[in-house]
Amino acid sequence: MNKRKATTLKEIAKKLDISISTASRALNNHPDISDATKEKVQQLAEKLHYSPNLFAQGFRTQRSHILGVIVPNIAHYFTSTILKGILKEAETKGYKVIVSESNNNENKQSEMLRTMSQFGVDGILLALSRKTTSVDSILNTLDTVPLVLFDKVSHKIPCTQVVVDEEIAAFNAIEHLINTGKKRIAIIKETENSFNSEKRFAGYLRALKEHNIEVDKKIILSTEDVSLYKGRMMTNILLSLKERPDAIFAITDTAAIGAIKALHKYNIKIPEEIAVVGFSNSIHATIIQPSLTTVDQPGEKIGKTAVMYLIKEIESNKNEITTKTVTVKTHLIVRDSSFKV
Amino acid sequence: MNKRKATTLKEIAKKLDISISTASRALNNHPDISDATKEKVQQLAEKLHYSPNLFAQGFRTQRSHILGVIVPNIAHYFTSTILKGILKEAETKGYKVIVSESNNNENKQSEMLRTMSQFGVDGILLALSRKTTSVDSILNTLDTVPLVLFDKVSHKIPCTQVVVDEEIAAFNAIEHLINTGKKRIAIIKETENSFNSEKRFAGYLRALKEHNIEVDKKIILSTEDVSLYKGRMMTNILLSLKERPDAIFAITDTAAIGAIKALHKYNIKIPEEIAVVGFSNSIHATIIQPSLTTVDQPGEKIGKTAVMYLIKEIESNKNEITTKTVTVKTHLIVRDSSFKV
DNA sequence: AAAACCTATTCAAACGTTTGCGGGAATAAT
DNA sequence: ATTATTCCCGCAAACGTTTGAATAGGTTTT
Repeated sequence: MNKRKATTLKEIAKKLDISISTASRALNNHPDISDATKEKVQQLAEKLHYSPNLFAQGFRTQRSHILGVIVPNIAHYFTSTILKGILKEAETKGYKVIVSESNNNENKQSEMLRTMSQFGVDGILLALSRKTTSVDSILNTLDTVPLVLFDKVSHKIPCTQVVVDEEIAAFNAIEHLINTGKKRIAIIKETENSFNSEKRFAGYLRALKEHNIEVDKKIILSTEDVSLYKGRMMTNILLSLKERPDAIFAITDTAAIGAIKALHKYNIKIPEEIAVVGFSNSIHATIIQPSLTTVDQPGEKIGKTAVMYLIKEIESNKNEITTKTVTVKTHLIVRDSSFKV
Repeated sequence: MNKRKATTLKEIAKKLDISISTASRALNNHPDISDATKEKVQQLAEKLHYSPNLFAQGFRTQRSHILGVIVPNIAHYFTSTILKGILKEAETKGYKVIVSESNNNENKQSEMLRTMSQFGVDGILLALSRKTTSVDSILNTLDTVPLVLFDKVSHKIPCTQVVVDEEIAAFNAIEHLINTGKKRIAIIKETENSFNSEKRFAGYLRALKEHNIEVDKKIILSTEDVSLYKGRMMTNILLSLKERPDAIFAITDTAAIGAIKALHKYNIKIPEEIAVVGFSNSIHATIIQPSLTTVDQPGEKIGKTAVMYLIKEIESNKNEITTKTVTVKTHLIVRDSSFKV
């Protein structure tokens, strides 16, 4: 690599026998510059493949045109879908995106927030790591650089948050089960302080209430991590009950798939005996047999809107923190695990 | 956000009544500086949460400590696994990573290479977009900035490349099938100029040859995109043959799953009647029934080694292009679709 | 004809860091 | 005592860009 040095403003200025400042202003379309010289400069710049030295520019303006993204796990399908949306929108708005994984480690998350802000990103997009207990570091970076939360959020942090209509989604899912004649609907959820899980649980409760179905705590199961394995274990528990449920709503697709596997083992007919509904519309949903009814979350849209709000906040350089929750709509995808045609 | 300005070298220097340059050198552990002052400076820097202005630094040194990554599709599981490795290794080496998606669009890929190099990344990691025909733009950026290819590579580009032992992996997969008694092994592969597919095909051929099995072109099927749908279609074709195969090797897990679905439809016993082997060890492999025998590609390791080589190239600022192919080992994971215990 | 006002341009400073060079003080060699 | 050497440190330039202020020339207003 011969690192042929890039053309600079100075060279352009010299060739056209004008000052560096006019060259700069001409390229930035400054009103003070005559159309004639603007034309000249822009043409020469084009010809010499001029592109501003991003460091000099960023150094001068303190704007990097870089967005930082921190997610718990990049290999999670839904997350990568969001990332897709983020990348796309950022690109069209002229921003680059640097991404980091917190691996659900709160300390690492704090560390990353710090290094990103001192790195000079213009804004940060953050999906909270599981069990983020101390929001101090986040509040800290919040008064250094604009930040918007998405997917995994917390109302303890005053900033704009982009989420999915978890409660309504869960409500619709449960109502769908009720409409297919199910009356005893179990739920596999996360333990307490998962924002998403609690919202979905609320939707579950509301649906039961509106349809006058009494809640039975025996079929409300909680677990630390809603994995495939835990999905199996939980349904094993459900199957051991005297009164088995006739449907299972798992807070997560992987848990739902675990449930299906457990039901398979006991040769229980899905959905006739027990229906299963998941949440996320993961890629597995159509792989598993029977195909899984689940809630589709528009990942790309989430990413896109998160970027939109972040950039809006960046470019209106008001120093006030806007705290606003944007909700993106989901929709239920009915497949064989809950209703066969 | 009050944008409380960061502490600068000047402030540290003033407080300690030394010059800016000594402060700088003290922090960079320059031999000219006495241990005493180094100590002083570093302590104060720590106390004031000093962190160098990355722009000024990058501006001065023309080093950004940013790596650029371009992949066809970030939501592809294997890709995101590689990314994981990249992020991890880059972080430990003190680099940030900006990522872009080419969406398998060659023009976009070129565009991204250009903007990344003019953006000032220190190096680029690239997984070629499908059907990259013109390598000109790549050769162009290659003499501006160090570049290493991974996963989707091309020998037309003189640079270090990190790949998987595709040929051996395929060979082992086929040999495994032969060892289980299969004699008529079909392959579902990609059409021509996919580097990966051709390598795997070569392994297939070699395995047959070494075991004195004649190749039958009727059971060698090619397709443009090895999707689930195409996997189904191809196996439908295979099932319509007078002489059906007794095993199917699909170049890709998704196609293998398509094959399994097709076999299910015709109630063909897997693996007794027809065995199936895939490639990639996607997350689906254990979801599908029967679980899929497949080749595990160590994504994280690929990402990690790619970063290692790239950084090595960056930091030894020899201006020569090193062209070297690093091969990462895979291993076959035998599951129910090829061999039941 | 002087004053006021545009218009198009240039000057020069500034952003924070790194680094070649020079120099003073202390120590060692002659 | 003089010279050479070593050890620390400061000076000042430089990187490329943006931008407030100044300026020159030209036009309009009084």
